[in-house]
Amino acid sequence: MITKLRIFDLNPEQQDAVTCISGPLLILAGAGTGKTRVITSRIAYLIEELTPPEKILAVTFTNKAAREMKERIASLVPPDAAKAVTACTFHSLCVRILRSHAQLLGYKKNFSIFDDSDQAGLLKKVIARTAAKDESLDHKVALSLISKAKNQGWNAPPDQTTLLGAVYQNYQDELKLQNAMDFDDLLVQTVRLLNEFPEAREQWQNRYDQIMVDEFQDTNRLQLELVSLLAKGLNPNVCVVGDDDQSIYGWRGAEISNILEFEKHFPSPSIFKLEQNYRSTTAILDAANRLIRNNKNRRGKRLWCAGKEAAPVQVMAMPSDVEEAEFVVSEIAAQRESEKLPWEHFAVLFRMNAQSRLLENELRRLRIPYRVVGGKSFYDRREVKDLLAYLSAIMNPDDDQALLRIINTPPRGIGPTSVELALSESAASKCSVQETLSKPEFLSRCSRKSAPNITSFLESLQTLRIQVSTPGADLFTLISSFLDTCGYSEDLRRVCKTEEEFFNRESNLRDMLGLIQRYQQRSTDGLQGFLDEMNLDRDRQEDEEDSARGVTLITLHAAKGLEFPHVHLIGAEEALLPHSRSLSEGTLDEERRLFYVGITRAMKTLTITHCQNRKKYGSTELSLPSRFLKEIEGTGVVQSNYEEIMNQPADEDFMASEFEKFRAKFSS
DNA sequence: AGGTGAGCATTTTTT
DNA sequence: ATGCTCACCT
Repeated sequence: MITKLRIFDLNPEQQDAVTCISGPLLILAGAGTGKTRVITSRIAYLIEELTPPEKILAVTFTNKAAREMKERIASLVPPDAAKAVTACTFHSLCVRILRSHAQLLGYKKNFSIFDDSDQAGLLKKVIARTAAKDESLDHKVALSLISKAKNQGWNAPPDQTTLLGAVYQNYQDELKLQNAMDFDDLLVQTVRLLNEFPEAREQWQNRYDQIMVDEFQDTNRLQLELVSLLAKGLNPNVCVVGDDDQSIYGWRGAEISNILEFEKHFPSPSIFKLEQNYRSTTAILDAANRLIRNNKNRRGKRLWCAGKEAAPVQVMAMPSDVEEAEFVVSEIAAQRESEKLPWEHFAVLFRMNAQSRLLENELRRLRIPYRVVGGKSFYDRREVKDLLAYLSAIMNPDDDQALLRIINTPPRGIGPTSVELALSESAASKCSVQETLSKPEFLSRCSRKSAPNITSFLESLQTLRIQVSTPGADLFTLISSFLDTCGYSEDLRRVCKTEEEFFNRESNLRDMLGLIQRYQQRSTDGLQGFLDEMNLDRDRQEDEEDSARGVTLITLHAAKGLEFPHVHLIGAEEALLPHSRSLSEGTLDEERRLFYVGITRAMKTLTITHCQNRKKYGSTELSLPSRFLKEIEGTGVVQSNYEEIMNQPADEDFMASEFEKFRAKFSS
């Protein structure tokens, strides 16, 4: 009954989408049209229409989206029903599937998951081993090629005679030897499992009656295939939600054709368009509509909103990037002062991370709080990685990468000579490094000095392994005392240059242990479960904290899905937006969509700036206004020039006078 | 084992 | 301008 009331709140198109519950369904949800609301309402509706909640699967891309979805479902349906719904990311869905059937693929079910740096480390090693003297291969290039190949669905290298092919093959073999998968493997192997093993496929097809996919325009080939494999019958209940106009991840494998040609993959679907926007003003939406209609391949949508009185979109020409930063920051300061707004209402959007620098300087100068979204992650910090490596080496003795990371951290007299020997022996005997190290024949072969060190190192790992595996063990205490006794904490202090650095790193470790403790309280999956979550959900902390307050500085990509009352979009110049690289790569449409995403983030006001001069890689270069600025021209968009405004008498233009005041106020 | 300097590239990012 | 990698040096 609760749901019936909620459905009454939806607009007619939303209602149509929510109540269409059988057969393939494509919901084209424009920016700010209440997409999440439709998805969650639909889940509530399904439950009300007697779909068992455990038969509902909702897949997202990010953990954040999955979490938000769970929360919103919980607010619509009874707690036990909400809990029974599966709302997770593609990758965590794959981990679930793989943990249940890994043996079929020749992996043990406690396989470990390699993150980017594990992957890079292994690949470097493999390249060094595989390449002949006169050959070389950049590991980053290899990484992206291998990833691309995997996402094309190639299980094995197409051509092993090339260096890349050989590296791919060896890399894959080595992963398997280490009982590990990289992020791409999670998808590749799941698809392989479901393709090759009918009983596994049937089991998982029967697991869900209703499948929903969020941000469908971002799915790649494999993700589409996974959805197809999980879909049951000829007329499967697959509901995908997305917006072709917001497809901005083509460069990392997203196939916009998945949504453009949805009918090809799921015949005769119901299709609904959500075009009523609840976020922005008419001026902003008109600009966005004018821009995006220049793209050829699209479903076609026109955003509109129930007439709100609208401030025009400002397009401002700036002499250089320095003034741009000054102007943007002082305008934000002025606006928040005159309208008494919190800093959180403001965001500055840009194409490249490097552009945040000048803004940060300016914000710091004026003591304005800000946060930069997408900096270095907590989990990239060395001490955090070390701790995770210790835990992984304990839980998965086959994880060579983890073991190698911590084998001599802190220094315990196991040098590169011993490691090298262990590596070659383990490769020869096809067993893990940890196992190799424990073999008497190995110990007798390595140096007299390191042998006892190795033995005692393995023993200490073994002791901790037994301790943490004891049901009800207090992981927090066990692990922190382990770090002390093995000398890690001491080493950390030694390595740090300043007391402050040590304090930071140590508190990172404490935070990490705190996470373990909290995990233990809410889950029964033990340390293995914790490691899975860490590997798949590295940003949990930052999301949870969300305490960072202030003006948001964010890239256009990272801004997708967010909204801010007042947005400044900076650097709307040729070669930057569209990026020069995209011109040579022929991805102008995607740049246009990126601009579109930026525009549609704004709720009340939007100011777009472009500079004549911009400092790039050291030297100043002349820039032209972005071609997209021509495309948004029309009613509700006003162009102005910073220098002209500044030269006008104060009463001529309200903006200019206000701006001057605040400029004077803040620069004194 | 660890530190230093030359050389080099430099869009966007999740899991 | 800057930061990162790799090679070479102490």
